[in-house]
Amino acid sequence: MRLSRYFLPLLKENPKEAEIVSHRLMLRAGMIRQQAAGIYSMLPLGKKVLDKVCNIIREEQNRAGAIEVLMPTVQPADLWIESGRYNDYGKEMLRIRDRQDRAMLYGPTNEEMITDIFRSYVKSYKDLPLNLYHIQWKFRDEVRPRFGVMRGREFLMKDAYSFDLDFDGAKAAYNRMFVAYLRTFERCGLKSIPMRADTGPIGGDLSHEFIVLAETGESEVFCHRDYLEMDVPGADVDFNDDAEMASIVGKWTTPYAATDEMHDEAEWAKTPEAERLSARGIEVGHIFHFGTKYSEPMGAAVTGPDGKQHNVSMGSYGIGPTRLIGAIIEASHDDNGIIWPESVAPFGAAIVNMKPGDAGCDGVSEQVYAALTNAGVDPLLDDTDDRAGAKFAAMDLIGLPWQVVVGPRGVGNGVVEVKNRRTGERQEMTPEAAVNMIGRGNLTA
RNA sequence: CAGGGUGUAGCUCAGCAGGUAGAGUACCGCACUCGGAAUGCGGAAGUCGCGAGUUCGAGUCUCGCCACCCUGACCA
Repeated sequence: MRLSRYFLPLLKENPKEAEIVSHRLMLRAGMIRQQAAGIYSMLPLGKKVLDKVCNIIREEQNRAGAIEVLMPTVQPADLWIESGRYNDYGKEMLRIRDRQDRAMLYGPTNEEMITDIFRSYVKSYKDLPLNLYHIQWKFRDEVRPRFGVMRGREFLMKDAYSFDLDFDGAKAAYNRMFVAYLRTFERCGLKSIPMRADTGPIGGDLSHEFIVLAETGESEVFCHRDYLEMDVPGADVDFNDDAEMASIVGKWTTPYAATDEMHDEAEWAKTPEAERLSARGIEVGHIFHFGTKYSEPMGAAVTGPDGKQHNVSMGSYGIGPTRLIGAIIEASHDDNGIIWPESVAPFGAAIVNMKPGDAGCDGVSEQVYAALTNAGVDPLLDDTDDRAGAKFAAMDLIGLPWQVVVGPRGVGNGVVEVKNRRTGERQEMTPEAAVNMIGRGNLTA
């Protein structure tokens, strides 16, 4: 992409409504535009990051055996009346009447609808386990939206729903999602820590929040330092191996970890003082087993091997991709702007042509641009005639992992300057070497 | 939802002894060809959130409404 033909509305000054870093930087980097309290448009740069995040989520859900569907944003109230939540949900639910005066709603979540889909088709235990997910916009009319996309009213959410014959099956399904989440957040460049979450009236221990550590986090968290060094399962992990899944989950749930709501001073005291880490965190995912809470009232049952009807045992697994973007920025930025992990960077590299119109600079810029494009890096070429300072500041702000600076000085000597956004390190090399280095993606950004 | 605050140019803000609106920046044009957001000159740009009221006259005072932000209780 050529910057001169792109749509990247950068803001030089901080919009006053934005308090926290991620909100400020997303506005300044031209990623989002607020349309109403808690409701945002995704501008091109934001959309690119969102797509990358969603693809990582999608790949890991698929790897773990979940199957993608897409349910609508607008739902009929009937299903919710059936589950009993139509009245319970309160003002957070955006209720709508259509032209026939039918009661509709903008979905805040999809348990009812997915249960309806399931019960309509699945009748046998042989079709289990089943895990269906979608990535769709949700609306919750929050009393107080804030922090930009971190706490919007309309937000994108990946929610998966598992269906199993019994608790053991549901637990295995839960474990698969648990491991998928570890991998997902790792791939987004985040250090996530699963923490026991409140299971409410359901009880049990099958509910975890995945928390990303960030100084600006919304909640206070307490955990063992060991989490910082734990290995995340590789891509070769076998999701069909229930024992292996259980063992990974076991490893990741043994050391102490809790948010302030679940914090237990007595348990915490058992962790040696030096091993304790108390910090702030951002919840980026939540997995939850809820058994027959919906399958029972809605009649989602299958015939078991015993020939009897069994209400399926369910769980739901959420990740907020829009919120995740905010969390990534909170966890990865400096005074000059965003520092994208390579996996979610909107463009793989910036090429800064210091002197558009100069035959030498134009030639080298185009050459590097073509080569990086061929290498699959998806570069952004700054071919505008802004002043140098403005160009550098803009590129630092949008935080692409690499900047290839093509200036008349270097071009005369047959070199370009490559800057690593994260480390700030700059080195001169030939254009070919630069393309090689970035194209191979062998430098950890 | 309770408490507090703010709405003036795209953005950040000034103007408040009531007299009909200003700066920086961004934008457009010309010159400048420039290595860290501050090159010069010129230009365009505002129903002063909306509606009433007081007044000869309201961005400025009064009342009502709306929007947005912050603090708290609640959530991916």
